[in-house]
Amino acid sequence: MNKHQALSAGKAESLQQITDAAAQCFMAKGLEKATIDDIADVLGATKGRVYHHFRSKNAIYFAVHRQAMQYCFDAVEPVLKQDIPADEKLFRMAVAHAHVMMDTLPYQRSIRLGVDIYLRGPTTQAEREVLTELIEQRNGYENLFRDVLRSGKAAGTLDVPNVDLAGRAVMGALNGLVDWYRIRPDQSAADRAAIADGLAHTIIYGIKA
Amino acid sequence: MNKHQALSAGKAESLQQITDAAAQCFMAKGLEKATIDDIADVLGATKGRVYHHFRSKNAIYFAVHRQAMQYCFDAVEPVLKQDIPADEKLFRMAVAHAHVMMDTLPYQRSIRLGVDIYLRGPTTQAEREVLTELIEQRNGYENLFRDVLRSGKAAGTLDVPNVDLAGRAVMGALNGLVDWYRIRPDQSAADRAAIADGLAHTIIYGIKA
DNA sequence: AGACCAACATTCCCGGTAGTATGCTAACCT
DNA sequence: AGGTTAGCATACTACCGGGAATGTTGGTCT
Repeated sequence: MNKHQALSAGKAESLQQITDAAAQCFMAKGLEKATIDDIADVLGATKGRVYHHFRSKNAIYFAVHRQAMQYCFDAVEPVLKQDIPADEKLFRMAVAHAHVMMDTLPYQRSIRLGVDIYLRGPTTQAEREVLTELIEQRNGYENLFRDVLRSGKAAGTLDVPNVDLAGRAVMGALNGLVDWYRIRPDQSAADRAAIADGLAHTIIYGIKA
Repeated sequence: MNKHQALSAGKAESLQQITDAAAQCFMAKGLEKATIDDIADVLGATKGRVYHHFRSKNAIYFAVHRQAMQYCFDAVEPVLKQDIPADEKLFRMAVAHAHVMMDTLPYQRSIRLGVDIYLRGPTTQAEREVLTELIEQRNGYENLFRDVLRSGKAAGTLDVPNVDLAGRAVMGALNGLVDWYRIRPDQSAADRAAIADGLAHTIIYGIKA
């Protein structure tokens, strides 16, 4: 057993509390307007705690980004391993992705706020490397969808003239969730399932009668 | 003829130059990281010129936002007036919207950067009112699409169980353009047309074989 | 031709924020 | 038991950007 972790939460847990709070603040105020003090306030703590665990504000954002991607992978990869036709697989992946968007909303919104902003800023060399790592991670994730599109095209179950473009459309429709979805106390798991299924259906089958 | 406008560009033109530069900076650096000096630099001028025309940075953003919405309305409304079936109308509206996204990219990207950020900030009462006006403008625009979805549903040419959800999916797939589309010097009008048509086709007809 | 004003440029100030340096305390080790 | 260190809090600094005050210039009107 490590130090200081009998009563006081443990290191990994404390870290996640910080990223949770950060994701919340980023969603509420945007990347720049959210201050370290804001994050600390949510925790009922001060900057000291935050800077004890993270070198810089960018480092916090990177941690949030990485965690957000991890949530996505964890949700979609089980579907990938299923031995089902590509069209059905894509449908289930879309549903799973939509659920993750809603379940981890603060994290997923945070993703959209940064990325390209940090391409220009006076980021250090180390930060730039981490950033490219995050971009590659995201490309890898979207490639999971493109691969399924390709195999469905090859099998003849999917009609995809342009895989890249179709992939963009699919991801766009799904990721758009974080722009308009709002967490409401009166909504049930069934409501979220209806949203996820409805979105996936619209994407796969279109809206033409 | 007004003053000072024989050789030196004219007021309206000077205004548009500023919003153009602002949209460029917002796209490149984000809303907060883009400074007034950045905007002035793009113009080859100084803050004086900018602050002569705009009260605050927010005012600039509002002007950019309004102009961006205007571009959208101008592109889509002609299609709305056409006397064609709802499914075909929606297709053409989607194509028109996609073209506007690409043609006025800096403006459209700027839209995504702000909105909710300014919901919390220490904006004045006047600014808050302008903001709600912009939001209503955007809702009105998206309602154009929802209306067509509804009439297509009524006519039986569109299969839309949930109009709101389908509208979200359509707008999400189209607006996603501003996240991944990059202006390249070697791309022709035909390339952009292929993107617009391909996106619209995917949305209306889906990807199921 | 001289007053006048729009359209800028220059200069300065002040609030706010990322980051740092240091202080404090309670757990663990030996 | 006292030294050590993790895990914070407190106090402080340096800097940067928004916005305002003020200066400058060139065209216009009478």
